[in-house]
Amino acid sequence: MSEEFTLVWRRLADQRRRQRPALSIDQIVRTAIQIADAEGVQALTMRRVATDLGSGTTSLYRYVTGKDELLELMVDAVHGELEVPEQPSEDWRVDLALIAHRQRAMALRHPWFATEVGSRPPIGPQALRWIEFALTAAGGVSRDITVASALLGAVNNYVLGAAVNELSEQEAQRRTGLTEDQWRAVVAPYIREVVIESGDFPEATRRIIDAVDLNHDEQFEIGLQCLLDGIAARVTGA
Amino acid sequence: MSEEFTLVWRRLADQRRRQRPALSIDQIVRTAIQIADAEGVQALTMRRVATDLGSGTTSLYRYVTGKDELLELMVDAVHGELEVPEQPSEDWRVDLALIAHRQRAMALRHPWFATEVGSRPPIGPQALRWIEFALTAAGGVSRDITVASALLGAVNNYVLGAAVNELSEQEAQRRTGLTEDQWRAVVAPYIREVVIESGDFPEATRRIIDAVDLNHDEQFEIGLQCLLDGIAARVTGA
DNA sequence: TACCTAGTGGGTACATTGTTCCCATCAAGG
DNA sequence: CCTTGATGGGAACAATGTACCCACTAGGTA
Repeated sequence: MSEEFTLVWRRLADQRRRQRPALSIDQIVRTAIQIADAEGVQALTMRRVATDLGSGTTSLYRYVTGKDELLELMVDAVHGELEVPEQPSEDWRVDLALIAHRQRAMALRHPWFATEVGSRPPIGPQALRWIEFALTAAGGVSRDITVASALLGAVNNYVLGAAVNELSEQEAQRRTGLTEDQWRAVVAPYIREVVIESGDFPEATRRIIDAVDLNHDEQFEIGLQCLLDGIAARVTGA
Repeated sequence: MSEEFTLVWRRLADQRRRQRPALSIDQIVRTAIQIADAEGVQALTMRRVATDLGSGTTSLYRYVTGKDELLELMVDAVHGELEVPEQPSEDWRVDLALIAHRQRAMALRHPWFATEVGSRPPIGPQALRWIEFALTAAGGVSRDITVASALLGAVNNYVLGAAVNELSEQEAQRRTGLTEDQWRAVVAPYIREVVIESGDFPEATRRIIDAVDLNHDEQFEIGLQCLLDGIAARVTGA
């Protein structure tokens, strides 16, 4: 693999037209995304994709070199859902918030995305399209592209981490095959005993008992506003 | 699985003493972590763990219900590396920074952690130990535990996302079996042609050509300080 | 028109994995 | 000494990714 390795995106470009193709890469990627969204990456098998497309399993290998490449294409494809405004507003803060919210929504729509992007740097055409817009928006923060890029990266980090954390419980349920109720019925007593009743974790106990339970949206918004505040301070200050 | 499902942590507790056990859960988990650290999760197979331990493959199932549970134990085990100070300092900002840095260092030491935690909420004993400290430190930010917890969560999001993003390139190399040099030799020309020479992505081009290349540490620090600034503003303001 | 060639679909088969089943072994208690 | 239950681990199976191979077909060529 190390010798003749080429990026998918290269091969997509000089893809000669095929004679009466029965499938298309787009179709395959779309089907794969549907499966992974609905049933988790663990349910994403080549046979399954083929079955859903009504084709033979190994026919897929005419379009995609393997499952790995399929996942790479999926990661880029969902970037295509990120709608890019014609131009950034005049308020960088509004723009960065919009970027954060759209990225988060996308990551939550595709629960496999946040983990899969962890080994697939998004450099496909759709990702580039989005990055270009994000950098344009970040240009409103600072004319210094180094600063702008670093701060955009910070927002990106926050959004991705928030998605990973938010999804972890849901994905744990999927992995174990438990419903949300069953999950709670297993975890709650454990937490009560080990955390609360043991007395070993007073702060965690306080957190569980006294804290208002913010939903994920509120929680996300608080952190995001903090980060944007910090960015604002750094920019106006310098 | 849905009927007789119990958390690992339960079973760890009422683990009856075994007669002349040849292995131990700790030993198995440690070995698994070593393999995953050195060669990636893809190299982590039950047979491999057994081989490294000089035992039969299926003997592992006397200690662990399956690979999934092993990964759960691994995720908790690495939390054990997070050294907890006897008590938080008087400066919450120092404490949160320390938390962020230690968590990041741990995530980078174990490249599989950030993605695996995405489907395994850390509720094991080692994770609880760390969370307790983190909440104590966050108590310095605000007496309101709801606020403190939300802001700590923001830091946590940022750190995790930073790790995922930072590791993505390295993990891509591992997945493709390319060295760092080979990887660059493949990606660089692609970026040059598609991003720079195409003229389609002026901001991205500016980013690549004009921006000073910050290393990951610097990049992390900038975002972290922004976030802490934002937290500080929110707390003193309110 | 007849034929050739390269691209295409897809079945078969194999290696690798997680995991279940089963049996031999062995420590400890009666 | 014998019984019992726990333990190590081999054999075997199901699921999966994928290489290999063959049949078929469209479109150009003689």
